[in-house]
Parts: sequence; structure tokens; C-alpha cells
Amino acid sequence: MYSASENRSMTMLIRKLESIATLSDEEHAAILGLPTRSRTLGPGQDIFRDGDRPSQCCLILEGWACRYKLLDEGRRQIFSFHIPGDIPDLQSLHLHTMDHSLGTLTEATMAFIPHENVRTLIQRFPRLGGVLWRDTLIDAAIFREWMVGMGRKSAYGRIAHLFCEMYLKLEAVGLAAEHRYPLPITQVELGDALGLSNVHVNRVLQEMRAKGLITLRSSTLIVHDWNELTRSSEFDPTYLHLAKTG
Amino acid sequence: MYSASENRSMTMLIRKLESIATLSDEEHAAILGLPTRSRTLGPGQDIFRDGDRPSQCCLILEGWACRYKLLDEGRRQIFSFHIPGDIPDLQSLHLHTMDHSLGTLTEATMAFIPHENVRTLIQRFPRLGGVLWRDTLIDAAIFREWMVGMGRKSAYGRIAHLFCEMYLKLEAVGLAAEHRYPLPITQVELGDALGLSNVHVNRVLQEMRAKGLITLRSSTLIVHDWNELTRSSEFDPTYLHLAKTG
DNA sequence: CGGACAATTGATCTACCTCAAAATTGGTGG
DNA sequence: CCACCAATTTTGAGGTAGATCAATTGTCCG
Repeated sequence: MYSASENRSMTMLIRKLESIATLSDEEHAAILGLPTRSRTLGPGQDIFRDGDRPSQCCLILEGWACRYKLLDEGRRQIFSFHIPGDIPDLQSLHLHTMDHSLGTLTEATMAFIPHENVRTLIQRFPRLGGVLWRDTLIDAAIFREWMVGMGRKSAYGRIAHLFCEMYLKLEAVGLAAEHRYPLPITQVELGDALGLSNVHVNRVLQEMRAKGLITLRSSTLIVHDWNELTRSSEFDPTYLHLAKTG
Repeated sequence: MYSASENRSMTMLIRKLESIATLSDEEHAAILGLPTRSRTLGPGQDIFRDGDRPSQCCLILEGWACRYKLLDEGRRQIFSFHIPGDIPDLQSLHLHTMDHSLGTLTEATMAFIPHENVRTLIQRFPRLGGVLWRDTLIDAAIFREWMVGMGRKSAYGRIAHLFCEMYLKLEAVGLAAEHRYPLPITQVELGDALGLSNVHVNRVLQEMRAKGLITLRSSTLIVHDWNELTRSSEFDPTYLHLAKTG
């Protein structure tokens, strides 16, 4: 479990971090040296729940996950979608009690890294600590952007915006290209993320299809008109703070 | 500008940090030693704008501020309200381009601390870096909670929730007690924060007054029934990660 | 006292919700 | 390869929370 082959699981993490910062060779090597233990879960499984006090961080190697919170009467708010390379619960390093849950959307493989090892890594490479801090700050920037959508944009604009965002995030780690990507998310989940009912999500998607803006079938999204998608959602990628865009 | 009297401006920061973590005597002293330059602005002034690349952090000493973003056609989304002790742009330490603006709500006095000095402080006291990181993570937790409101709660629940949140934040730094506090925010601003129109905010406030739940007059909020306020907004303070509640 | 801003009211409208049923899709076992 | 099941998507009909627009009133302050 701790061999060189296992370290290949760190590839996605390195790609992710290099999408938001630059790493020195030493930092690179230090990450590859992290001990991990990986596990695969089926779709719809919780990785940890609201109230848990995890002692390790969860790195997604394959599949999709989301963070969410449940309310009365079956209402749910999804905060974020996570893809390979993400560490959705990095915050648990400094916030010991989880205030929300993390679950898989698809079958997913995760690598768990003990907090202790992350702390040691940061002590030895403070600059790497800064990169991880930066990652959590980008996380927050994405929350703000979703707030703009939920507070001040139409359903159409919100959905279009999410499609833009996920494309850039996936592209940054090499999981999307040519305005096409896997989107293994149901319309109910889309609604729970954007504060909409599944029925309305469905109707907006049909409107987008009718305009020839997108194709969304068998969990694959194809964007036919990127400019129109960004325009109609007032999408400005600055908030993602990707390295290549500054 | 750099004398002991000036250092008194750090009192609010220390109170704030002690509300979310514990500080050693050395850390305490190191904070007091930070060089600052303070400035007072009138209400409705921008401290920095979307797109800026600040080289210093802004600590609020007195008054209220908010972070926000403007959209087409005068739409605005407010992300957060800030009170004395807050460093609303701590993120600029690692995200160099601002993806939103920061402005005053009332007349406000701020202390500016060069990034360089914050970085040096963190190098000398890595644990203090962890506390600041924690602060930005709590910031993100609050965003998530607002997302729950905007996505899945009624206008009534959202407003009630905000009233609970601001009370605990103010109380934590000694600026509120006995379920009463200064709330120098207009109904338009409340609406821009919660994704509502000012008209609807007004109607919901009247409903709350009619129920005897609150009094809100001349920028002072009095909560007459705290239990009912928390119940109706499904308020659970865990997400604030205050030291005294764990 | 006047001017600016904030709160309030009234009337009308609509984007999106809820409920419920039908159609489609994708996977599974025979 | 097909029949079947469960999950997902789609459609229809009707309802409502909250938006918009346009005054009017109240408040603060110089």
C-alpha cells in the first residue's frame, strides 16, 4: 500500500496543485512521498458526515463527490462538486468538527492521508502550506460565486455558469478538452446545488438544448457555443484563480 | 503612528482571534508588535475593488464593512458583513487578484498591515499562521451557510438566520450582549446579502415585529425570543466554530 | 426647515415551485 | 437478445413566494 505504485495516486493531486500554483522539485517529491491508503466506494455513499471529527484528509483519485448539508423535510443544499485531484475536506486540518457531509456521486476511489502527515509536510515545506491554504481560499471564492448565482441570477444563468466552471476545473487537471466533458450528475443534484427544483432544471436544460447551446446525454456535456454560455451566465474565470490565467 | 497607543488597535484583532483559537503570550505579543497605519473612511466607500491587487491586509477597528460583487443592471450580491476585529481580505495573502470588492457600510476605521509583515509573523509563529488559516476557513463555512439559506430557505428563515449569526459574531468580540446589538444595515443591503428585494425584506421584518420576535429601530436590533429565532431559521452555531462552543 | 435617504404601502406580475403521472434510460438476470 | 426493474427524465396543470414598479411617508441631520 505504500509503494511506488501507490504513489501514482498522487499524480492527480500534483496536477491539481500545479493548476493553481507552481511546485519546486523538492515539494513535488515530498508530495509523492505522502503515505496514503486508498479505498473505493459505490455511488451515493457518505465519506464523512456532518458532526464527524476526521483525523485524515480525503483526496479524490477517481470519480465525483459533493459536499452537502441536509435540512428538515428532505431539503438538501449541495455546496460543491469534486473531481479527481480535489481534497474536499482539507479544512478539517483546522476545523475539527465537520459542519457538513461529503458523499460520492459516482463510484469513486479516494486516498486518505492522515492529518499528521499533512502537518509534517507543511512544517517541512511552509510554501506548500501556502499552496494548500490557497486551495481552500479558491474553494471559498467558488462559494461566493455560487452565492452570486443563487442570490442574483436566473435559473438559466446559474446552470450555464456551473457548466462553465466545471469545464475549466476539469480542463485544468486534464479531464476535459474541446468543450466536452463527463458530467455524472442527475438533475436532482443539479437542482440541490443551485437552489432549484428538478422540474425547473429539466425545463431550463431543454431550453438550452433547443437553442443548440449544449448537448447533455448519457452523462456527457458538450458545449456547442462557449461564448454564448459564458455571456449568458456572466462568467468571468478570475475567481478560479487558475495558474495559467494568473 | 507606530507607538503603543497605535498598538491598541490590535486589541480587537486579538479578541477576534481568541474567539476562534487560543493564543500563547508570545503570539499575543507578536501581534501587538505588528506595524499598522490606520485610516477612517465615510460610509459607502470602497476599500478596494474587484480586480485590485492589494499589498496589505485590512483590519477593521471600528464600524462595519461588507464584501460584494456588482453585476449587470445594478444587481449586487453582498457576501459578508464585517465588524471590528475582522480581516475581510486576509485571502489577498494568497490570492493576489481580488475577485470582489470591499466597502464600508458605516463610517469605519481600518488598520492596514503590509502583507510582508503578516508573512514574517507567520514564519516566526507557524501556529499563528494556522489560526489565520482557520479564520479564512470559518469565513468559507459562513458562505456555505448563506448558500443553504439562499438555496433552500424562505426569506423569513434567511433573515432570522442572519440575525442569529451576527449576534454570535458580535458577542464573541464583546460588541453585543443580552440579545441586543447595533445593526447599521439598510433593508436594501439586507436584501442584497440574502438575495431578496428590499420590498420583501421590509414585509418580512414587519411580520417578525408583528409576532413580537424582534425590535429593529434606529439601527439597533433587539431579539425578544431567541429560541424562536433560532428555531425558525434552523440555526445551528457549529459552523461558526467559536472557541467556546468547540 | 429642507433635502436626502430609508422605510413603507399598494397593485400587479412572473419565475419558479409542487404534485402527480407518464415516458425514457440504463443496467441486470434469464 | 429480451424482459424487467429502478432510477431518471419529461410533461402537464395549477399555485405561490417573492419580484417589480411607483408612490407615499418617515427619519435623520446639517
